[in-house]
Amino acid sequence: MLKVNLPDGKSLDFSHRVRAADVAAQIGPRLAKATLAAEVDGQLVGAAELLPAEGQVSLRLVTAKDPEALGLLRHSCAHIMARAVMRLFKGVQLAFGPTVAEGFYYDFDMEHKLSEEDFPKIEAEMARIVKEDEAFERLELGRQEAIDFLRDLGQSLKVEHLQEGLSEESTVSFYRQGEFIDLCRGPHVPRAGAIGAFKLLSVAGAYWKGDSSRQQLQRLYGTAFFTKQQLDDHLRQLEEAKRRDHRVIGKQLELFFIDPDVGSGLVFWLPKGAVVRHELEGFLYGELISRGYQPVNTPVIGNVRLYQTSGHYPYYADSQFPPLCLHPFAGAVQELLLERGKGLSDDQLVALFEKYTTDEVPARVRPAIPANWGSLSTEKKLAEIQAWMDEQDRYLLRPMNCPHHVTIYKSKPRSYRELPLRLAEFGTVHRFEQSGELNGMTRVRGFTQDDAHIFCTEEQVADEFRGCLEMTKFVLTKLGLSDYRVRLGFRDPASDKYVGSAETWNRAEAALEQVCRQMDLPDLHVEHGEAAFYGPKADFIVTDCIGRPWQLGTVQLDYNLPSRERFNLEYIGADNAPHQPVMIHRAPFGSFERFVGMLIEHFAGAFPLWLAPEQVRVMVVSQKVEEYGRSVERQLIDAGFRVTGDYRAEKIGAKIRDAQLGLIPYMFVVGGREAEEGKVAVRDRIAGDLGAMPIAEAIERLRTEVREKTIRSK
RNA sequence: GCUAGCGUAGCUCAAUCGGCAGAGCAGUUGAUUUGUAAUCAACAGGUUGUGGGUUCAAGUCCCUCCGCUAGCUCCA
Repeated sequence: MLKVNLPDGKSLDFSHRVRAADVAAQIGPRLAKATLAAEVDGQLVGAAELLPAEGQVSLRLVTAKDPEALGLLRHSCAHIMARAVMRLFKGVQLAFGPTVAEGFYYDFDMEHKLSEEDFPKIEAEMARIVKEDEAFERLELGRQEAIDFLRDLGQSLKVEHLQEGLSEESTVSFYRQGEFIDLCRGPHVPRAGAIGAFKLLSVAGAYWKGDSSRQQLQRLYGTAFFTKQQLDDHLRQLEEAKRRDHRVIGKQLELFFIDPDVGSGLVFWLPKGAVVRHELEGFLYGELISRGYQPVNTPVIGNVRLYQTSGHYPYYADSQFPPLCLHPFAGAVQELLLERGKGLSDDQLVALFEKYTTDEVPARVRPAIPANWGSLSTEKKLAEIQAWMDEQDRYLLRPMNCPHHVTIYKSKPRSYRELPLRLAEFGTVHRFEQSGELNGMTRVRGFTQDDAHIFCTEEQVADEFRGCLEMTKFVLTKLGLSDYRVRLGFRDPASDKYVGSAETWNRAEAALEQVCRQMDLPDLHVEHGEAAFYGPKADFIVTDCIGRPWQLGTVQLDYNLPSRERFNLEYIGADNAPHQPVMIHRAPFGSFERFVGMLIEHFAGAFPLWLAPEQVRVMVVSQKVEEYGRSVERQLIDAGFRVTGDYRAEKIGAKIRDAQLGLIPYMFVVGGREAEEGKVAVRDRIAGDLGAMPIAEAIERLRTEVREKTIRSK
């Protein structure tokens, strides 16, 4: 006897073994048809799975209307795609085929190199499978049984996964559909026919189990929906995202460019892009001052020793531009030391170094070695090489601003009366990002952070941290980015990449979490393994107007850099004894490059008036009124607007079209009538013709809009 | 860095099977003097990313390097 409690409070009793589908059938035939799965005591199970024989369960039927449904559908579609691929190609090894936010993928190991040309073929095969509408059938096997079974099928990746990843499980489930059978947790939709519309999107490489030291598989991406309409909407959304691509708009509107001859990932801000950046800088600068920050400027390179002290070098050696070396051989020796152990043996390293010490090398640049060099062991020689290296002057393009701000802190004794000390700098940093990571302005090798470091006492941490979060909230909201979530990044206790004691980490994480909880931040949640290597952080993940997430601002707590092992920072407390301050790193925008890249896409290039590179275009109806047009332009310039005049011998329609396409917020059209009355005909880019008004009135209208940083969108 | 795809005029793109590198927009010049999203005409614009190879002949086929795109890995 099983008692099934339904969400509406009713319950049904069954004396025989039933499945969710039977429960649905009991309620009504239409519901039975619509039922895809069920949530039983919080667990999602397939509609065809047997429920327990005894006791009671709470059960909610899942239909296409429920949020889980799309995931089920896509997971099933991934199976169907894999089935199609296996039908069309030989020797396909299955890896994983999960759902992702916008669809699903399946990883394959196979001889044939998949390309987009294969998509129509695969899609046709998938359509055939969907049309056949076969059921997904679940079966369970004991672990060893399953391993033997998969071995017989020749699915060695699945065997490996079962042995490595699922070694805890005593039984595992499979899903069968026709000739296709796959190790899978499930559940699935009951039948293939539930899939209303699907499309393959792209193919790319992906490492087996996400490990870059393992083999690379082929990952086929697709998406699926219940209806064709939903799929079309989704594809339209993708088109919209493409239309907003900041790389395309940035080129069209001449905001920025990247010249491969200068270097990939190095951004040139063109005049129009620079305006946007400078306006943002001015906005932030004002906020910094009113919030008690002190702007500073520091060098963009620094001695490597500084970054050795901070711990950034050589921890991030692979993602930094190699240091500039004053000694002609230092760069080469440095490379050798970095290659050590990575295919370069110690003996080889020593042999290569010794080439620099022979008589053939001019004495002036010959590295000094001890007289007894020949009698030294490899180990001793290596120590000597390292010692020689440490003596060399090497300068790193700074990958971070903090060591320089720390240097300012250390430049004189500090008293508790000076704290909190808030040092701010729009600091340019360089990081050697992997070539495959570079992307327009959003992932670059040189960028400027809206950075600041706060040095404070332990007691001030909570207030300062809150102040940082508030400032970030404020500036994002002012830009119309009010849809965001906050991610608390804590350390992954299993990893050894973090510096500092567990005790320090616990203290920092607890302090951070407490402040965030008090602040009522939207969608706050903790993610382990997302911390910086020196401390926990709060990241702002902003959703733009078409729903895409962007990781932007960050506030990070740091008990490490001030520590004895690092920079050994101190201040003299009220008790006349030295104490260690705490550091907070924070950047509300993150970097100007990334932030402006995001803004371009968010606004689709149509910036609000205060940010628009060109705010007003004055255009004359005929060249006969050019003189009046120029006087209007002059008045606008004098009023502080960014304005250009269009005095070409073109028709007014053509001038308007050019300004509309240039996304210029306002057009002031002047002809004979306006010239006579001292007016301008104001045309709003969004609303169109607003009619003629006195120049002073038009200027006041725009001034208000700039002052209030009004955001109007279309 | 890895896998795959792609590099043709400032931009967007065309060029059949390997057979004379082309169009629109932008630009320049001239005409036109215009009232709310494109006036007309002429001109100019190229070492087809780089270096090599195959061929009577290469934008097209092969190799190298560089860059870009998607994804993976990374992200202080």
